[in-house]
Amino acid sequence: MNIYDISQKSGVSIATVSRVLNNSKNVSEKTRRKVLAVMEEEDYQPNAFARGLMLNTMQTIGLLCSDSSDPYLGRAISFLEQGLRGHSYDSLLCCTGYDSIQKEKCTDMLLSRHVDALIFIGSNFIERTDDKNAYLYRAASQVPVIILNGYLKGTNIYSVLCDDVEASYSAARRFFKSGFRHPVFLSRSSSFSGVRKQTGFEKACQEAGFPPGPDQLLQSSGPLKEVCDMLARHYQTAPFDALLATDDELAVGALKFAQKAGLSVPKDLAVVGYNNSLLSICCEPELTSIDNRLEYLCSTSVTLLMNLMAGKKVPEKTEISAELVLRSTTPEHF
Amino acid sequence: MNIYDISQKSGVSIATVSRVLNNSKNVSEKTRRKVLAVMEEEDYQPNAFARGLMLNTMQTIGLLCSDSSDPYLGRAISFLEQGLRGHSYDSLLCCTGYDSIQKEKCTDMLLSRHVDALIFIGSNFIERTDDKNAYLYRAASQVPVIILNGYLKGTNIYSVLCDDVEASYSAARRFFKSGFRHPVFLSRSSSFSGVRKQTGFEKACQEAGFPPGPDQLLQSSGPLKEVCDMLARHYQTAPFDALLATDDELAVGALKFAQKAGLSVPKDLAVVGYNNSLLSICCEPELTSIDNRLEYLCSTSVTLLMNLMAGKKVPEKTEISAELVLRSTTPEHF
DNA sequence: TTCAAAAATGTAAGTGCTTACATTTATAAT
DNA sequence: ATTATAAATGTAAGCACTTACATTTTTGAA
Repeated sequence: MNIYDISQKSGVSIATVSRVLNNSKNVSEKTRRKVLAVMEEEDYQPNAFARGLMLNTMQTIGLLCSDSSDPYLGRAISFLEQGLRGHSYDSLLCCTGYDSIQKEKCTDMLLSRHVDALIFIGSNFIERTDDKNAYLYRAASQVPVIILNGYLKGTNIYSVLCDDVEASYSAARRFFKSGFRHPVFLSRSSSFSGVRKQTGFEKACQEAGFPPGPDQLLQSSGPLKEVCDMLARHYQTAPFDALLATDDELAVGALKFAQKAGLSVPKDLAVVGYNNSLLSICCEPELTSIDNRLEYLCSTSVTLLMNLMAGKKVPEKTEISAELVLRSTTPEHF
Repeated sequence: MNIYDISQKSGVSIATVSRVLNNSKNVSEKTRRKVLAVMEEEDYQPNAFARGLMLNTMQTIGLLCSDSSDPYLGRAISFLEQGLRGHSYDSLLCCTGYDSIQKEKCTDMLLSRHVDALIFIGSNFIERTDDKNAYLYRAASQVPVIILNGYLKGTNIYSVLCDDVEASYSAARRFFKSGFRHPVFLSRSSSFSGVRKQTGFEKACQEAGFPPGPDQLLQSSGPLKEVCDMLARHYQTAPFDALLATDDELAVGALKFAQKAGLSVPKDLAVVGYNNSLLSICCEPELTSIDNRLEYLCSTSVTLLMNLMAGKKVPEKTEISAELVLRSTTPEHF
């Protein structure tokens, strides 16, 4: 069943059918109704390929994330996908993994499908060396590019991110205000957002007169047990009394460590997580966590993209402030 | 840059270029290399639309899930997406939400894009009344349909699911073997897989001589706190000593309840969760959980789909056995 | 060397749609 | 009634590919 069949059955030319399909105004109300009726009757669906071939668009946005099994990214996908559909855009998803070759391949795949724009979800699409980001620049030369939680300078690249520097800074400051003197920063690896979080942490330490050395900047990306063990080893040589983690899972690792070491939380060890995920209310004690307002981040991205594609001018960088959600791993009046 | 340009630059006809593009065998090695070289040089990407128009396929599988922010579904998406890409299929994702109209709309959208097959992720795509499943039958009349974690009889519908009946049965039996006499079953709502899990649970109770009444079959779909409160209320009137939950989050709710009620886990209350998710090792004590081997479920689905599309005969229903992962919420020798 | 069969290549007709341009029909001002 | 103008419709040429069929070239046995 194609446009020609419809035109036959409704006794008009295919051009008129096409016009009805595209809500063109040069169609009389009478014929429009007639054609629409035939379409309804025949359960006609226009061929998306033929359409895309002419219009060079298929109302599709390419979504890239490293791994949707990361709950944070899974949530982002859901928010974005629903938001886009609200504007009648569909989304083509790629879980690239963490390999930079795959990131590039997926980008090319999406571009070869003529997506109308690309949204890179997560800071780990930004590599530290700028030449490795060539694929992002290349993509941006073809379609608008949005980076969620990462900032990259470049034409046609737009960033929507959480003010992680400020959020970490503020959390670390509270440590000092509450009397903790030996806070540590625990991150997974130095990703773009990891670095920003660290910057805020360091700034607060500096201001409080405790400039952080390497002993205060810990890393572990392994499973929970490994995080736990690493902290235990570290605690032997350089004890700490507060910990800011770059995600809730790491923070839970710290909680596990505290329990094994017999430390009382938050008295002996205050812990602040990041993302305010489901984990933060499932662990024991419940975790104080920085909420970077993912849903708002996503809806902002969608709005920005729509404006962008409508030809409006939009800011290159949109920063959103986070929110600290207090629970039981920080003192009463934190 | 199109196929015509390439044919010009390499001094052959567009048919030959197309043959190279499609790995047709009737091309001499010499010309193939020449054409490939030109393509490389010009950074040529074939137009996916034109291709789809002719071939009526775009090497794309439609993926539907109710919500990728559910970690379980997020993981499934990731596994499937990667698996499919391994066979050079891309995936078009729809997070439908839980509304049945949206499920249908998304299905139609994917079909109008001529996806080569559909994978419905999760049992909640199967409604209890069969007429509400019409959209699934309709989809199956156009492309192969795979349902993950759900079974629906119908031509061109293939199911890949975990043997939840057996898994729940086995877990509940262990309760009795370990001396628990008042187990309860906690589920979110009576979804397809929820019902199966319940069936297994009931069977074990029956066999042990404790046929379960409504007091043993609890439901709560709200947030953690609500689950916790519901259990507390229930415990007043009908105390229980073991609990099987249909997912880890619910199980964590039970743990929270136990803690508040001063019950010792697993002595006073044994708890078994489902999905063996990250939660199960983050909570305290760590959760014994049924692992339904999602990764295997997904890879099986992908293989099945590839065989199916290659014209091979595949079973209508593939059942995979689950695995109980023992941790600290069940007795030593469970 | 010849010639039939096989392999390589080319020609041209689709695929289902959009749209510039041409043509017909309706509208309304003279 | 007669036009000029606007609105509605139709015609046909793309869009970037694939592929059946036709043609040319290569291969190797007689």
